Amino acid sequence: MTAPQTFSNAKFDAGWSLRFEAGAAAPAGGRIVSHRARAMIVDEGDTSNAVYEIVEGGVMVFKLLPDGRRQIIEVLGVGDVFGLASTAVSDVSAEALTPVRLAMFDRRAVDLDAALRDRLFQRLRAQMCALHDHALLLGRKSARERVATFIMRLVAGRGGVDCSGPRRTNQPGRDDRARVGLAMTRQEIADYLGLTIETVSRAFSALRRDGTIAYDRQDEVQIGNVCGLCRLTGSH
Amino acid sequence: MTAPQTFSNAKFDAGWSLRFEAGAAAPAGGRIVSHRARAMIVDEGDTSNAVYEIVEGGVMVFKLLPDGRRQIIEVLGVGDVFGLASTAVSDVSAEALTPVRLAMFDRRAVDLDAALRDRLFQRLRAQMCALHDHALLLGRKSARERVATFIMRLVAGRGGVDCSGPRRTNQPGRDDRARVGLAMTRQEIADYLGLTIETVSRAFSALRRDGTIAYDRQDEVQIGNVCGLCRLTGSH
DNA sequence: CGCCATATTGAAACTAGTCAACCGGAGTGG
DNA sequence: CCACTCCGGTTGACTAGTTTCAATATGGCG
Repeated sequence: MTAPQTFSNAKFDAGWSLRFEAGAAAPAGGRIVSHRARAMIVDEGDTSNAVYEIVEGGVMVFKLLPDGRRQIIEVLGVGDVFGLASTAVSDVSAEALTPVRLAMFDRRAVDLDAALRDRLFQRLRAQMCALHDHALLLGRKSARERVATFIMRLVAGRGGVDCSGPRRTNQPGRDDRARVGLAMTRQEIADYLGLTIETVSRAFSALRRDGTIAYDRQDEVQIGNVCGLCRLTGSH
Repeated sequence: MTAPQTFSNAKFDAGWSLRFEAGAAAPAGGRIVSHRARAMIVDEGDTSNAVYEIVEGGVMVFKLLPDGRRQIIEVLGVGDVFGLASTAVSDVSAEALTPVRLAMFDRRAVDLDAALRDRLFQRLRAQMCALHDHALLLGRKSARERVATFIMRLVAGRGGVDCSGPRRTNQPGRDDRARVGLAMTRQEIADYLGLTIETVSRAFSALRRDGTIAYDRQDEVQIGNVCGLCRLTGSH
C-alpha cells in the first residue's frame, strides 16, 4: 500500500488539504502512541478519556450497525483530531488507515490547557465542515458522483472554492493531470461512500473505460483532466 | 404547524434532547435576533463573521447542489450553535424551522470570551456526534429505518444508550406510548433523510398501516409502542 | 365555496444491491 | 520451481428498493 502524497479531505469546498506525512511544525505535546495500519485505536462504546491528535499517518473513524453494516464517517490526516465525543463514552470507532503516530491527551488536560483547547476547537470546526460535505454526498449524490468526488478530494488544492484551476501553460487545456494514491481498499471506499464494493468497482471501471482516469495498480489513479473529473462530482 | 414539546436529535445514541422552547437557564449574551418560520438566516457562500446560538426555536442547516438537490445536514434546537465554519465564508445555509430567537456573536468575540468559547466547543462536540449518527443513517439505512429513526429522535429520552426503557407499570407491556410533533414538512423530512418526498410519504403510510404509528394531522404522530418502533430503526 | 399547498397513491423506470463466477497477484508449501 | 491457496478486485445476471412521473386526495385559508 503506497502512502499517497496528500489526501485533500476536510471541507472539500474550502479545499483544505489533509496530509499523511508528519508536518514540519512540531506537534502537540501529549503522549505519543503508534499503531500499525488497520490497528484498532478506539472502539465504539469504549469508556476512555483520551483525545487524539494525528501527528503522522491517517485514521478512519466509523460506526457499525448491529447487523454489521459499517459507515466510515471521516478519513483523517495530520492535524485532525478524534475522541472528542461530549461524553466519556466514544460514539465511534477509530482504526489506523496507515501506520500512524498520535498525540494522546487526557480530557482533563483539554480543560486546563487553553492553547490545546483552541487548537482542537479550530480543527473541530474544520472537520465539521468536512462532515457537512460528506452528508451532502451520502444523502444526495449518485454512485458515479460519489466516486468522482472521492478521487477529486485526493487531488491537493483542486476542486475547492479556492481551486487553483488548471495550471496556465503555453498549451491551453494541457497539463491538467494528476496522480493520486488511494490508500484505502475498495471495501473501505465503499463503506466511506455509502455504497457496496461492487458498485465502487464498477464506477472505477466506468471512469477508466471512458478515459477519465487510468490505473495499473488499483490503488494509484492517474487523472488526465482534473477539471473534467471535477465536473462529474455534481458539485460544480 | 404545532411546535413539538421536545425534539431529541443531537447524538441519537447518547439520547440528548433538543428543545424548541426557551430554556429556563438565562441564555448567552450576544445580540438577540429573531426570524419567522422558514426565514433564511445564512446563505451558503455568505461572508459573515457571525456565530449563532439558538435561544428559542429550531433551525435547519442545509447545503445545495448546483442542480437544486438539497441536503438538510442538521436540525438544531435550543442551545445548538451554527455559523462556526473555520473560514469567514459559510459552508452551509441556515433557515428557521420555527419562529426562532438567536443570540448572535461576532467571531472575534469568541476569541476573547473564554466562557463563550467553552460553551460553543462543548456544544460543537455534541453536534459532531449527531452528525456521525446522521452519516450512518444516510450511508447505510433503508428508507423505513430512516423514517423510524427520525420519529424515534422526536421521542424525548428514548432510543439512546441511556434509554429509560418503557416505564415500568402494573401492566407489563403497556404504557409505552408517545406523541410527537413533526414540525417539518414531508419535503423537509425527505431532504433531511436523503430520500424523496414520495418515499417518505410511503414509509409513513406503511408504518401507519402496520399499526406502528397513528396520526390524524400529518404533523403529529402517536406511537403505540415506542420499543417496537425503536426496533425498526436498525440501530437496536 | 373553491383554490393552492402539501401529501398520498399508483405504475413504470432505473439505480444500486445481491449473488455468483472469475481474475490475478502475493504468499506458501510440496 | 511450480502448483495451490487466499484475498482483493472485477464482471455478469438478476433482484430489490427507491426514484420518477402522473394522477388523485386533503387541508388550510381567502
